[in-house]
Amino acid sequence: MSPRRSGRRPGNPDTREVILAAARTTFAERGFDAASIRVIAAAAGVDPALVHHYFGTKEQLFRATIDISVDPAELLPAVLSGDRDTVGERLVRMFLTVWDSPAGAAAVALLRSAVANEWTARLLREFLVTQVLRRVLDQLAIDPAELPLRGSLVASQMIGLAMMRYVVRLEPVASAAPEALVAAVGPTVQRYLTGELADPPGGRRA
Amino acid sequence: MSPRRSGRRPGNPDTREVILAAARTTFAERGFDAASIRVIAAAAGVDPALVHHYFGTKEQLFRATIDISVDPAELLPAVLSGDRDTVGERLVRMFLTVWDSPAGAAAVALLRSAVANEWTARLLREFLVTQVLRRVLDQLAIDPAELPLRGSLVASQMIGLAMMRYVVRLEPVASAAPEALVAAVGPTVQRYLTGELADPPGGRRA
DNA sequence: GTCTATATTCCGATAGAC
DNA sequence: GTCTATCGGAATATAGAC
Repeated sequence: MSPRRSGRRPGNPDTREVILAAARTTFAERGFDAASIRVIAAAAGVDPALVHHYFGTKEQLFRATIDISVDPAELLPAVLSGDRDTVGERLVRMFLTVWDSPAGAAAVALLRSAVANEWTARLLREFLVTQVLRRVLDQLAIDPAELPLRGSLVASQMIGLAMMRYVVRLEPVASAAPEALVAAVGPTVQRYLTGELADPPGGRRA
Repeated sequence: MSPRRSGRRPGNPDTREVILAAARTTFAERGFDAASIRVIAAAAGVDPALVHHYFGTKEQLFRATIDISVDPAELLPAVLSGDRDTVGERLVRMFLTVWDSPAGAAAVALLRSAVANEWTARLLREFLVTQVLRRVLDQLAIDPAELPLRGSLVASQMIGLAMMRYVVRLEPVASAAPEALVAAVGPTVQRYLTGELADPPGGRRA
C-alpha cells in the first residue's frame, strides 16, 4: 500500500534537486561569497528557510553543490593509457569535455570561489594536487624531482584556459570549438609533462 | 596618472596616500567585494567616513587603486624590440617583474576582483585586449586572422600563471625564481605568438 | 580635515506556526 | 514539508558636529 523507502531522506526529493540545481548555477555565476541563500532560494522558487532546512549552512550547501563533481579516478585512466606523446592533447580534451558539460558548473563555481575565499582555494589546491596532478604524473614515470614543477605548470595552463573560457570570457577562446583548443594548448601541456622545461622541444638552441 | 590639476586636491596628501596604500593591499588580498571600506580604513588607521571623503564610492576608490598600474605602452617596446624568436621569454620576464613589484598588487587586486564581479572582469578584458595583446601582436606582423586566437592563448597562459603564483599559490610556481618560470613558460608564449598552433614547433608530425 | 551618528539595505541563520 | 517572522550583524553611504 505504501511503498516507502527504508530510512526516508528528509524533504521532497524534487524540491531538493531543484534547490541544488539553482545553487549550482548561482555559485557558478557569482562565486561563493556573492551568491546568497536568498538569491538561490528565489531562483529555485522556494523560501530561503527551506534551503537551510535541506542543506544546513551555506558552506554545507556549497560542498553538496561541488560534490557531484566528476571523479578524476574514473576519467584519467583513459587519458593516460595510450601514446605517451599525445597525452597532453588527451588531457586537454578531457578537461574541456568535463567543463563544457553540466557538471562543469560545479568546477566553475569552485574556481570562481577559490579567488576570494581562502578555504575554497585550499579545496581547489588539494583537488588539483591529490586528485589530478599526482595521478597524471605518477603514470608517466616523471623524474620525481621535477614532478611538482611540471604539475603546477600544467595546472597554470589549465586554470588559465578555464579562466579565459568560463570566467573572464575572452574571445575567441570563450567560444572556440574544443578541438581547436586541443590542437593549440595540447602541445603546451605535453611539453610541461614530458618535454624539456628549459628549451622548446624543437631544440632551438641546441 | 596626471598629478597636476588646476585646483587644489582635497585633503591631506599624506593621509590620502596612506588610505590608497591600504586600499591597494586590501583589495589585492581579498578582492573587490570581500574588501570592505571599514577594514581598509582600519588598516590605514583612519575613520571609514574619511575614505569616502577622499575617494567617494567604493568603486571610485577601486579605480583609483588600480589606476597607478603600470603603463604597458612604456614597457612593451623593450620587450618587442629584439630577437623575434625570444620575445616569449622577454614577455614572461617583464610580466613577472611587474607582478612581483609593489605595483603588482594593483594587478592582483584586479585579477582577484575580476572573478566575482562582472564590471571588473570587463575592466580586465579591456585592459588585456587594448593595452597589452594588441600592442604585442601588432609589432610581430601576425596574420590578422590568427591574431585574436593567439592573443587569448597568450592571455590564458599568463593569467593562469598569475593565478597559480599569486592567488591560488600552488607550489612550487608560487615561490619559484622568476628565471625558472621564464625558461619554463617562455617557449609556450613564444609558440602562441609566432609558432604553429596546430603542431608543436619541433614538427613532431611532419 | 576628521570623526560621530545614523539611515538603509542586505546577509546567514533560527524558532516556530501551519 | 513549507513558510512567516525575526534576530543579530555587517555592509555602504550620508549628514553634520567639531
